[in-house]
Amino acid sequence: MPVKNPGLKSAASSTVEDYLERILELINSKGYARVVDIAAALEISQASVTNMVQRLDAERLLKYEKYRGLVLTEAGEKLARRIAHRHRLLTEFLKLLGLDDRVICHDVEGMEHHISVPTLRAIEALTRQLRRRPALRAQLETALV
Amino acid sequence: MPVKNPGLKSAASSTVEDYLERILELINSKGYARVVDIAAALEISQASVTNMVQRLDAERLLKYEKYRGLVLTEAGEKLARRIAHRHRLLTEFLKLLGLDDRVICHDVEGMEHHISVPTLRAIEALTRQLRRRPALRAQLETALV
DNA sequence: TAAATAAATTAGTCTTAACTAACTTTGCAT
DNA sequence: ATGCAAAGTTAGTTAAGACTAATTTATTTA
Ligand SMILES: [Mn+2]
Ligand SMILES: [Mn+2]
Ligand SMILES: [Mn+2]
Ligand SMILES: [Mn+2]
Repeated sequence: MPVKNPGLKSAASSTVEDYLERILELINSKGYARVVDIAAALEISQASVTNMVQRLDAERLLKYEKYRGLVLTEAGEKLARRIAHRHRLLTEFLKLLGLDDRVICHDVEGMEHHISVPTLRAIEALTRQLRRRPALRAQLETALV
Repeated sequence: MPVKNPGLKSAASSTVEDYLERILELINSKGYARVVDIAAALEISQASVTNMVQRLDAERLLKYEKYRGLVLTEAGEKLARRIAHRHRLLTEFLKLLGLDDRVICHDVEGMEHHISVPTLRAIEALTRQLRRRPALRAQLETALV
C-alpha cells in the first residue's frame, strides 16, 4: 500500500523535535542528558520532561531507565541530527543576512519545524552563493533602510 | 510599566493567525466569510470554526452575529493583513529559489508564523536583490545538484 | 407556504503538552 | 551508616484546538 506522507510534513511534532534536538545537544556537550538538564534547556518543568521522555521511550526514539538515564536509539538520533542540521543551516543563512543573534535564535527555533527537504536544499545553495558574494551581502545591509 | 513582549513572538497563536488570514482572503475574494467557507478553506469541521469565531468575537478581533455573519474589527483586520503580508513575501522569496508551488504553499503556511519583523525585512531585501540578478538565480538552480 | 436541504450551533469527547503539589529514589556529606 | 538535598516520578489539573452527533436556524424549492 502507498505511504501516507509524500515528502512534506515531518513525522514528529515540533515539540518532539525540540526535545530530541536538546537531548542530542546535551549528550554531545556533556556526555549525557538528565531530566533536570533537559528541563532547564527547554525552560519547562521536570515533570513535563519525565512525561515526554516516557513517551519517547514508548515510541522507541530513546531508551529510558527510570531514575537512571536515557540514550537515543538509532531512530531517535537520526531524527535529532536531522532537526539539528536544519537548525544549523537556517542559522547560517540568517546570519549572512546580518540579523541579530537573539532574533535568529527565536525565529530559527520556530521555522526549523516547517522546512521541507527541497526548501532546505534551496536555502543551502543560496547560503553558499551569499557566502562568496560579499558585495551582495553589503547591498543587503544598505537596502535595510 | 514595561511591555512584556519586546518585539519577538507575535500576540496571536498560529491557529488564530491562520483563521484571520483565511477570513480576510474570503472577504476579499467573495465579499463575505461564512462558517462553511472558512471550514472548507481550512479543511476543518464547521463546529470547530463556530467555536473559534465565537472566541475571536470575545477577543474583539471580529464582530459576529449568530447564524448571520461576521466582520473583522480594526484590530482583526490589521492582524490579518500582517499575516497575509508575511505569507506573500515568503512565497515570493521561495518562488525565486525555484521551488515547486506545492512545497512553497506547505512550507510558507508553517513558517509564516515564526518570522519576526527584522527577519522579514531582511528576506524582503534579499528578494529584491535576487529579482534583479537572474544570473545568481540561475546559479542557484545548477547548485541544486 | 410548507417541506426539504443547507448552514450553523451546542454538547460532549479526545489529544497534546504544559502545570503544581506531593511523594519517592538517589547520591553525597557528615 | 544515616540523613538531607537534589533529582525524578506520579497524580491530578488546565488550556488549546480539534472531532462527532444531535439539534436548531435559515434558505430553497416545489
Ligand atoms: Mn524548535
Ligand atoms: Mn532548534
Ligand atoms: Mn499558516
Ligand atoms: Mn498563510
